[in-house]
Amino acid sequence: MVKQNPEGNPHTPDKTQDWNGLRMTKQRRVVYDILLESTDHPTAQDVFLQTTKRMPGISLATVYNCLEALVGHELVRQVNFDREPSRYCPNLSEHGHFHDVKTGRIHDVTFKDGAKLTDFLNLPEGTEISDLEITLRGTLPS
Amino acid sequence: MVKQNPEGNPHTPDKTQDWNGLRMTKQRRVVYDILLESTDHPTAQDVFLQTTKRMPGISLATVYNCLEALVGHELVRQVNFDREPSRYCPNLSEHGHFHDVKTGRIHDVTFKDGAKLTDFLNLPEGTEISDLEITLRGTLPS
DNA sequence: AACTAGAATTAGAATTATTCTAATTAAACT
DNA sequence: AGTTTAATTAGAATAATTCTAATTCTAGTT
Ligand SMILES: [Mn+2]
Ligand SMILES: [Mn+2]
Ligand SMILES: [Zn+2]
Ligand SMILES: [Zn+2]
Repeated sequence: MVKQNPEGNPHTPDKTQDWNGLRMTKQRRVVYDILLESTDHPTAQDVFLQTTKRMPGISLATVYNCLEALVGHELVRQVNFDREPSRYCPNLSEHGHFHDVKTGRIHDVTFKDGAKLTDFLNLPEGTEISDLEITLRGTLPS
Repeated sequence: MVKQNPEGNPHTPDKTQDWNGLRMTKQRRVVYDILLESTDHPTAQDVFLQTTKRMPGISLATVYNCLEALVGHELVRQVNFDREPSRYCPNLSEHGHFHDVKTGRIHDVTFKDGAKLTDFLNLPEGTEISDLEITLRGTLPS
């Protein structure tokens, strides 16, 4: 049974937030915060470098564990480009990724609303899509 | 200067075929043939197992080298699913990949013709797309 | 406040796909 | 045939990620 902390006692952690069932530890909190503040889809290594500033002594293994936990509980998303190290994305709305080869930056790309994928792809009637991934490479207008 | 082999001398190799500038060695030929015959997007390991039947003694390093050469010369395509081992695809026409989670098989998915990606994605005016990747996961109708 | 059981963190070892190295072999050209 | 260049090979190296086993923390209970 989870305590509700109604008096706001500063020594009992806040459980009002919904972390999709994930226990939000100090380390996970830091990793999560860094991802929420990030805009460039950082790698585990990138995240580790940031966390280490706010929480010296945190281990790389823990950063990997935290990222796995956050992904598993759908608080962040894991994004892969070819065989490069995985990147992590705090944007939970459905979107694709554009890799700008000029700048090296990765940008979120939203889908036009009303646009259905079935208008675009030849899929057998009755196909169930559980997951969609769209990745683009190119250059943005300068 | 490349000899043209007009007399069909069996000791001089055939240079009439266009391999996109790639010298087609015995090993590359075998790897390429296996990919052309394949229908399931095999991994390097899969390809190695096949090649080894037709050409015992071929090394895994060579299979990797051949695959890299074939990809580099755009005779086959490298396909990645998350962090799984790379797979290779002989289908050069523009298409996406559907990973059927029931069977584990990977199927090619063609785009409806006339459908433009710009109708589907919110991209800034003037964006240059050099490469597009679409990956789906789900189940096909049984 | 101590007690306990489960979960999280940690350092470092292990794993695995892939790439690199250096030696050998094969092909192409003169 | 001789020379040059590229390809193949076995095995070592690499690098991202996962695993292991020990320790520490947390939440719930007495
Ligand atoms: Mn970065
Ligand atoms: Mn296979
Ligand atoms: Zn994103
Ligand atoms: Zn394909």
